[in-house]
Amino acid sequence: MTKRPQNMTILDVARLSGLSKSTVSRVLSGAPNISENAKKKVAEIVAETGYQRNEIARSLRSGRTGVVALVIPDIANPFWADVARGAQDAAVNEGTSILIFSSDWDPVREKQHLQALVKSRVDGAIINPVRDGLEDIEQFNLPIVLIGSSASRFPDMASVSSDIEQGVALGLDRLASSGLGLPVFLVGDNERSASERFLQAVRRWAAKRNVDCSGLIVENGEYNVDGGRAALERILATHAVPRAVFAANDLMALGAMQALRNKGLSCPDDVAVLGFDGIAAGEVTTPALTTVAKPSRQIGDEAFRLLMQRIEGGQGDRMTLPCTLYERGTLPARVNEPQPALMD
Amino acid sequence: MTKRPQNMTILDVARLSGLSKSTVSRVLSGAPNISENAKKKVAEIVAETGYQRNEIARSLRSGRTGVVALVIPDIANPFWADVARGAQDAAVNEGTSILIFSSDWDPVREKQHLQALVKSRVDGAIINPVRDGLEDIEQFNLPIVLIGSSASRFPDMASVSSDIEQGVALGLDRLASSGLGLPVFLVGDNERSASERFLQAVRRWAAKRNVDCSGLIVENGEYNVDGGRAALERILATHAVPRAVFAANDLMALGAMQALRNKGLSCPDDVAVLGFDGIAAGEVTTPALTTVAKPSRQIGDEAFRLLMQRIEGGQGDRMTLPCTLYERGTLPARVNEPQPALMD
DNA sequence: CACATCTATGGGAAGGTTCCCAGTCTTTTT
DNA sequence: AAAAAGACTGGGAACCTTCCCATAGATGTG
Repeated sequence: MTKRPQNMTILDVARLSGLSKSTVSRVLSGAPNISENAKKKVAEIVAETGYQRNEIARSLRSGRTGVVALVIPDIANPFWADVARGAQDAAVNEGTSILIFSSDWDPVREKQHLQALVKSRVDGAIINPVRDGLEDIEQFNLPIVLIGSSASRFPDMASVSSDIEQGVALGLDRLASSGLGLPVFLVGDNERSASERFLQAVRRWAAKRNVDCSGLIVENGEYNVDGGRAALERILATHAVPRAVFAANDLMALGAMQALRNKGLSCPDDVAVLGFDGIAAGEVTTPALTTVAKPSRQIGDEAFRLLMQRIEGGQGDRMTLPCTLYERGTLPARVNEPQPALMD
Repeated sequence: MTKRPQNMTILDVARLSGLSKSTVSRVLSGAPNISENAKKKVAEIVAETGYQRNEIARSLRSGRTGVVALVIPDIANPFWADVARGAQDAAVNEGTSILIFSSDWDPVREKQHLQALVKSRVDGAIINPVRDGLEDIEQFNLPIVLIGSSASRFPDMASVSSDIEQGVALGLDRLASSGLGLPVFLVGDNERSASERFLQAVRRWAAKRNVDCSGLIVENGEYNVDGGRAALERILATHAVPRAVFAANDLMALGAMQALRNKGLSCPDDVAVLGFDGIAAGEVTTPALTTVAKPSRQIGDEAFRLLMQRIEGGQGDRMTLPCTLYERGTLPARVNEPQPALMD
């Protein structure tokens, strides 16, 4: 068991191996034009002494830290945890570490995080901006990849997002195939822009399908289970019982299911429920939640790759990933033929 | 809008303010014995130029990075995400950032992470060791706080864990109060030591209550929903239908509920199910999962505090946090008076 | 043979901060 | 009045690496 000497430096390795610090440094960072002998000698000493490069000194000189930041609204939200997991898995292969910041939907806190992140000199950042106007985001001259729906507000920046329009169409087509009309909609408070995009996609779908959507019923709520329950309860109190509910995220959809149960309404027989996210918790309810799934891990994974490209000086473009339908138990069976795919 | 000059250093601030770099440094780090004039002057220049200290250079000289690591099995597991959230919230107030590593229950990957973590010179680490024998953990002379059940294996290290014995007793007493006998047990594969501690707590409870536990039925499974379902299915295939199931974690409990539903057994009427963790997903099932909740956020929070103490040179002791019962719908009503609390 | 090119190495500087020590000036103590 | 203590400031060294430039020998080319 070699003990880890605290104050070993590259100079000690140089001395012990009879080489110069420059050569040792080159061996350690895999530079070309090194003799076999030097490589062997250094490897030997390193194995013997357990020397480890001081990453901080390295960063100071080279300007790179090997750390990237991930700024998301809430790590305790399963969707974001999945995104984080995807990024993490991609990062570990590159020897990069991930600094995670939860902004808790709080613009002030997000701002603090952004500053902390610049201060700690990360190599780049993957950000889901909660603030509707994060105008100064371009001011940080730092490689950044945006994730989530706000990406569209910054057309010049690299981004990875799920295809909301396609996902919404997928969900609405599925509802239509069960012979249900336009559902009522539950959307989150926290991301005004995300909600707008969602509803915009709904209107666009309606236009294409020649469905009248003038009387759209939309209720806002907090982006969690309780928020979804409360939102649907408000609808039930003021409107006729709808045939279907489409929530802009799974947590709210789960809340909607609770609201139905509390009212003694059966799902899917009385009211169908459709979610949007694809979180694991949707599998364990009774019935299990049918939902339009975003490719959460893949978003994290691709965002990380794109970020690495940008850090290495590449351009890094905009990426839109398709959603898929997790067909489970909260929708009645199909009665119609599925509509043929639309051409744009 | 002040632009962020790239190459401003403390020397520039010194020059512009007519002070020496030493004095500027002292002002910036809030050292004592500075004239009001110097403070004002520096504040002025900083405000004017938007100068930010280079944290890397700072770290190199001072040896502290303002970053701590959190090593957990899986960030996508809601329990661990909650722990992370607790630690994160505590950290943000101290101006500390958190580097999150998911080991994915893989000892090899954990080892990699531990090395990465030492290399990146974090100030300390909060670790839930997955390896049963992480013997060399003490070798890192780095402030460490252990979380989770393996803490007991390292009696000399600071740790925060939930009181498994108390939690198990809480659950078993609750089952007893519904007139149910000893349940069958579902435990996870991944953490052998955790499972052992859980079963040990069961036996200890049985001894105190004079309950015969010689014929304990225990099934192992993967630490997730599918694992729990499969484990209970194996029991159902080989034994009489039990009156109650006690899973060592919530995900497996949710799986158990699925297994029951698939068999056409009603919960809680035919079989009661009790979980252990207190994750949010347990609220949305039908019926909602009754469970012994660990104080997950608080664990993260206290672990972070303890770590800060240790980093500042303090001792940092061992902390055990009590579990609470989330009384929901998967247990039948109580029929007996609750047993009086035991004295140890 | 003279010259250019390539390979392998070494030494000094730089990166931006904090820490230590010394020094000045003012205030308190004996 | 002299000495000691305190308040405040400045300069050099240190932290540990990588980067740049110079050098020496080996190899190739006309």
